[in-house]
Amino acid sequence: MPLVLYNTLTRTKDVFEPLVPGHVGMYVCGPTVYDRAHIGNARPVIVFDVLYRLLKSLYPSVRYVRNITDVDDKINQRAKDSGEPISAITERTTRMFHEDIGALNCLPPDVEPRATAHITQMIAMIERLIAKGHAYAAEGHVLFAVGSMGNYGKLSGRSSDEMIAGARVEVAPYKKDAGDFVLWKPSSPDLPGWESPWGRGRPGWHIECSAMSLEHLGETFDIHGGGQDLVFPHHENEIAQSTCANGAPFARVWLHNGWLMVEGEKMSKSLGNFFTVRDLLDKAPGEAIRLAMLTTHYHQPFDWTNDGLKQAKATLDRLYTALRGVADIDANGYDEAPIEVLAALEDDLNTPLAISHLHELVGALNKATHLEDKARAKGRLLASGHLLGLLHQDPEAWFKGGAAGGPADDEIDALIVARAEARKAKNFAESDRIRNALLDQGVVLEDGPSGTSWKRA
RNA sequence: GGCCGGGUGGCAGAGUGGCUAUGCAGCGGACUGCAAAUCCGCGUACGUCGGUUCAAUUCCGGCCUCGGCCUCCA
Repeated sequence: MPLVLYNTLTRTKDVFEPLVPGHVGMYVCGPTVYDRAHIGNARPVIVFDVLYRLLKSLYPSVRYVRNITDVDDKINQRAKDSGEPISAITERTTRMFHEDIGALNCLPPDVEPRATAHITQMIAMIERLIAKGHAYAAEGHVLFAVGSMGNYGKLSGRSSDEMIAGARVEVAPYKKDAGDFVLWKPSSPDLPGWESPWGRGRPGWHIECSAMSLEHLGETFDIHGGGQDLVFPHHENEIAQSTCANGAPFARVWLHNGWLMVEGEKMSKSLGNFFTVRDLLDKAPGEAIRLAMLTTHYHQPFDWTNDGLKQAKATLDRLYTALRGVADIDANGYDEAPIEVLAALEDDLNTPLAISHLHELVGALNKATHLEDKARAKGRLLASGHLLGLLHQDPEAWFKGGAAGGPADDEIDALIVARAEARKAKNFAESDRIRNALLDQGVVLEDGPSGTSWKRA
């Protein structure tokens, strides 16, 4: 099965072929580090992590670049409000981002470039744009001239006329065209700035991704991803900058994940439905958050609900229950994901369909009676989970790690021994008393053929 | 206003021109001291009105409806 991806540029599902056989380059827009990642920030990170895992399983060499935007007016504003130095804010927020994303079992990218480390490359690119007549300096600013580019607006499917007609903000007087956007702008002494041919200033938003993708992936590369809201203006402008500066095609395939809603409404601070990843990690395992996100196709809007999170947790309980039962069975030699799981992911990253196959695989595992069948089913389930970034934990850790508090592990084990004696003596009143007492403390006992196991609810 | 994407069984959520996923919830059964877990069985749903077709939830058109974007929000 060939890998097929929905390309925003062509508006169709296209068969994916790397530019250089066997090598894939992918750039995904990363966070602006001024605050904790919220749940909406997590979606593209998780989605493209699954794509990264899939690509790694299909091609010998994958280079995944995800930037850190550490120069931005929101960061400046935050520093002004709090009095904290900018570098302290960006470093701390970057660290927290890594922690949160790590808890969602996302692999680190191969390269994580920071915007402030690529100012030289940005300035060089802006100079090339001016030299080629695609940009002009005005009042300390440098602007990209959209009129100089023939097919500006192709990605987002809009014409220059439409954009000018739709402009609802006051057009800065130094702009030749209402659609022109900033490549470089002047900085006052209290703001971050770098010396440039146009005076001390700082980059516009879009130029960093053009400069960093060029530096780490070259002029033309395979995949560029991000949230759907970035299609316009961010990605449109990246295309304009890069193709005009480099004189070469830019990203070949554009992927965009859909917006995130919360309980059917747009997430916003004013509605009180705004969550950070950290907030959720305090009440649910990262793996459940990850699974919940993957139950909807990446291209669709995703509705984050408490119920969905509970279901994801229940699904993982079911999967880990099966794995716990075969913990001592060696699945070596069965480390390939079944064809149907691979086929689902290769069809434009159909994670909901892949997850449905996970359910079928766990059913097969539960029904298997022969050792060989169990080993095969276990291996296939684990390999499938690995592609999705799931089922990486030890089942015991999944069940016993749970919420803090409650009785200690050895306390529980002692009570299980006492209960076993009561059951042996047919003293079921006592055995049920012990089980209910533990249940009240959030510990669930399950009697099986090989003894009693427990988990934290 | 312009552009774009949706409307699937109680819920979540894939998919397909005829064979109608998957999970949760529900019902019945097996197993169990009782539970839990697990297994077996049970649900013909695709916004609306037309069209094309031997056959449409799936293709085409109108309508209703929900959501997103339209200069820096992932």
